[in-house]
Amino acid sequence: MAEAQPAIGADAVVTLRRIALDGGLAGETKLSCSGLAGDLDVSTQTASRRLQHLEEAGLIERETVGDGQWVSITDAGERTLRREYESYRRVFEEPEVLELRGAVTSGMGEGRHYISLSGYMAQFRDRLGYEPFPGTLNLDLDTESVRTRMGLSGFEPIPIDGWEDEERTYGPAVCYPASVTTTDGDAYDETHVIAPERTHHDEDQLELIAPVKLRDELKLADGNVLMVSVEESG
Amino acid sequence: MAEAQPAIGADAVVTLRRIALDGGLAGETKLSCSGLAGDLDVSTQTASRRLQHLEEAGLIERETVGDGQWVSITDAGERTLRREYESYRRVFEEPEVLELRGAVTSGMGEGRHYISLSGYMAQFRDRLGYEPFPGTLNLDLDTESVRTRMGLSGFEPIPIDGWEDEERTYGPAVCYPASVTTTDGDAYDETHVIAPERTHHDEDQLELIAPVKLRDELKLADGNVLMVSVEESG
DNA sequence: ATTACTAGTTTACGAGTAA
DNA sequence: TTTACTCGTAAACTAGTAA
Repeated sequence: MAEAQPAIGADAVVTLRRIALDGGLAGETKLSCSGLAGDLDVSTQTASRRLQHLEEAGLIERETVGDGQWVSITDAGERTLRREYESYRRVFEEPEVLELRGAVTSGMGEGRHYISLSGYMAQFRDRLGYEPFPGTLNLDLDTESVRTRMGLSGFEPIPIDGWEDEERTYGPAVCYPASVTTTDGDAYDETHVIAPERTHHDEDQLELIAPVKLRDELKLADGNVLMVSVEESG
Repeated sequence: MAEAQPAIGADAVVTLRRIALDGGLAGETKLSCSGLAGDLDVSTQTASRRLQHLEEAGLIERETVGDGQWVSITDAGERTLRREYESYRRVFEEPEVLELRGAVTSGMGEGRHYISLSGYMAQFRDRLGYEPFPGTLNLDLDTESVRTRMGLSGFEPIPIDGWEDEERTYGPAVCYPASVTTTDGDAYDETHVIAPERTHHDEDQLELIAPVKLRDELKLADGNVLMVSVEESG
């Protein structure tokens, strides 16, 4: 689940990248199997087969002509390449946005109680700009995201102060602006990650609040995978 | 020749990237074959074998312990990943440096004559800051670099004016600061790409000038591959 | 729980060739 | 010259098992 839906082999992606480097992203580019084969260091037969497979997978479109073929990369192909690129970016670059991935889970329903407390709700209205739906959407982060999440410590949080009433004290919390996207491409942008101020930041659970009930808004069921893009606030 | 020396398969690189995402670049990271297998969507046996191959190729170091193994990525492994990353950067990002690759060729020796003409030489001294060795180092660019080279049109060149004497006119030229690196890792930084001002910019030949004879300085022979990093001047 | 070996199967490959 | 087929081989995979 951590690796995005490949459905195609690594060799196919390498071939696709090669086409992109030859100009297949900008539009059609003229290729020959032998030239491609030379670049990829494989036989012309393999180059031919690779192109066929990419076409069958809907990652390229092409038109063969007498002395070669015109190849262009489809939107799906570009998305495939961009996923690869983002993956390497995560390896080498310090991100200004953190991309987390997790599966919707029922959580323990305790979020609803705390969110709706007036001591918190007033701060949400002031500092987040909306009154959140009285409940949190909980995600089970995958192992990579648990690690990525640690990068949150480098972000400037929106503080939510703790307070106390006659019976007990309520601890401070932090929020980070975020947007979420489903695997179907549906998105909701005005959400916040919320977490206790003092957390080990090694959690595999992520809690989200939003002005609407995300579970209904995005038609989510337990187990649905959600991408969460956490931005630097400010 | 266009694709860098892989020597390892695309699947191996994907596995290496997965280890990097799990923290194998920063230092040792704790892995298990089953966890890795889940991330890569392959069997645990394949994960085990992939790790063996990466170790044999010198791209990772590891120590197996009772409940898994500690894996770290070697310098060679990091270089491999960075090459992949740069490759995707070339696909998606507008580069501020152009990376060209070509093989040393004898050229036609006409460079020597023009370079040493006083009308040009004075401008080199003023605008490049040195008196170039009276000759050019000529490279045969590979097909990818021929395309990349077109990006030079987006760069601000150092202009070299044309002039005329009693016999004929000498055309204007443009220079771009560059540094060169051999496949052995030897480098020379104070060089310039030089080209006629009016060029089709679709050339497969690249001419370099430098204060020294690069062919001797870098112990170059015809056919040796040279990386040329062309920077935005200014 | 691990890692990794052996065995059997599937997949990918290059050579040769046709269109 | 191209692209892409068939065919025999080589490589990579999964399943089962041992340590």
